[in-house]
Amino acid sequence: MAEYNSIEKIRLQKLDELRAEGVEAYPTRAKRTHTNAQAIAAFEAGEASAVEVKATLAGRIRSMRPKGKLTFAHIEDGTGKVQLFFRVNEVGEARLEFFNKMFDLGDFVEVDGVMMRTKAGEITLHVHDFKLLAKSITPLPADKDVTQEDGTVVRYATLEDPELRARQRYADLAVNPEVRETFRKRAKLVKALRTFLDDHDFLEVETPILQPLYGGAAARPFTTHHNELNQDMYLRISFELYLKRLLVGNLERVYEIGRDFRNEGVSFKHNPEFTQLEFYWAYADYLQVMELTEQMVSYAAEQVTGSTKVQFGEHQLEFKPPWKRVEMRQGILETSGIDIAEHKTADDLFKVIRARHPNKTPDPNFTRGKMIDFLVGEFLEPTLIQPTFLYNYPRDISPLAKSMPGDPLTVERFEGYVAGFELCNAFTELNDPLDQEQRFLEMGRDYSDDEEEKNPLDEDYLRAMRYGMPPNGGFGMGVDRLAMMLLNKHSIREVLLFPALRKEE
RNA sequence: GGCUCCGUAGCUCAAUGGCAGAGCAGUUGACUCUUAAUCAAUUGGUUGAGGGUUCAAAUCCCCCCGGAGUCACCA
Repeated sequence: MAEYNSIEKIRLQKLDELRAEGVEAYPTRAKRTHTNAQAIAAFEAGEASAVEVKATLAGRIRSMRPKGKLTFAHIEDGTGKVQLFFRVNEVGEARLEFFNKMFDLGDFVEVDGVMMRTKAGEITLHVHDFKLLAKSITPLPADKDVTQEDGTVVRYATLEDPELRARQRYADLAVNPEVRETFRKRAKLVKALRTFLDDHDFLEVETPILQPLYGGAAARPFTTHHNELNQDMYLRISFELYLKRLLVGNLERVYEIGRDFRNEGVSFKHNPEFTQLEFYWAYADYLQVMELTEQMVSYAAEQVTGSTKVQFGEHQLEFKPPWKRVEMRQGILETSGIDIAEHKTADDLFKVIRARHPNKTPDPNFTRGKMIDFLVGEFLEPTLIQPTFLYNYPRDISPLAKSMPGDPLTVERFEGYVAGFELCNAFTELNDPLDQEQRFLEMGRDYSDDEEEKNPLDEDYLRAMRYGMPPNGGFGMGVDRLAMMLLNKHSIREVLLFPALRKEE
């Protein structure tokens, strides 16, 4: 049972009074002839020729200024705010008093009248009749917008607490219009990615979220149980193995945009469920994927922000192709002074890192690949601000990527980095079933004592590969992270409507 | 999970051991072009929960809950 505060108690009392007077507080239907934006546009269009614009508007009351026998108010709908002007001349004294007393900030109303311009110059609906559409019990966080003379809007005391904003996103959206704008732009981003891939003949598919076996990434899964089948199931950690099965089935270009689930830490760039985009492209290699990637991301940037140049914090990012390309060995050499090609075992690599950088030493138990990854993270990654492809990765941390011809320790893989953190990951996909089986077994050996990194052997996937898989390039990208970059948000929570939070007590 | 910081009225914030306050919102009244309307009066608190120290705790200590930052983790 809810406990009500003093404001809520008063509003519940008003609700009783309304019902006693026979007023329906939550009528079933509303009618409106214009959105707020349409009404303003219609008035502006007809203003010079003095065309009368009648309009029925609907929206939430955001401000009220009763002034004796006049009342000014603003309502807000999905398109913005419009001022309302009530006079006793039209609505009568009793109805005006009824409005002033019984209507509150946050209530939804339907208002009927004629568009006009006030003496102060604001386009306003001159109200002739009004009706309650939905009574608000809980007060929205108080806020006031003041438009300065130079046109800038100053916001006074609105909802700012990041916990409340995320937990009660409905209230955040209701009072912070820029938050609504963020999520409109996020939708534009996802749509742009779809349009781009559709236009490049990729087929959008949907693969299982609930899987008997997880794979395609190194992450701890969420586990659940199917009662009737009496078996444990996992929420997917990637789409990779299912999408590549489709290449075996002669679907040559496939993609999926959907949710991945990883049972790991939560941070400004990690949420336990996040939106992933993956595509697989038969007869292409990682270099072609690189070119498609820079085109796709720059297209998305342009659709969302209107430009390929995007401000992110203190950096202006330029997404226009071609992006900078850094070969991993070269990049590590330049930033750390270590040539990984001269150190072919994990032990060798550990010793040279310890000798050159005694303050930045990796775990001595790391594999060679993880040592290299450590060097990237410590030295190279922070330097990759402008969109950059880092390419040619160590084989042992890339069990699904194809080796470079003539270099068994290195695979044809790249990651896209922007603003110092990882945006996407792609490679020329391994399509040799025997090599793949060997890699799975090696992963099992290398990480046998590490529950989190164990890659379960997917026999069905190997069976699919044995039918024959065309050579192909594959790609994966965190859509939330791209949204952060394009929208200049520095926490993943700002681009998720309902980020993961602990249960409220 | 480690460390640091935060939690006070519906919202934004004061009060640092000595009577829990302000602005906005709310309530009552005045006001026929206001827009942070104005003016007058006024309501609202288990200071996140529990325990302790003290004559006295929002303030100091312990523990729990929630959050933020940071590190670890995250091919």
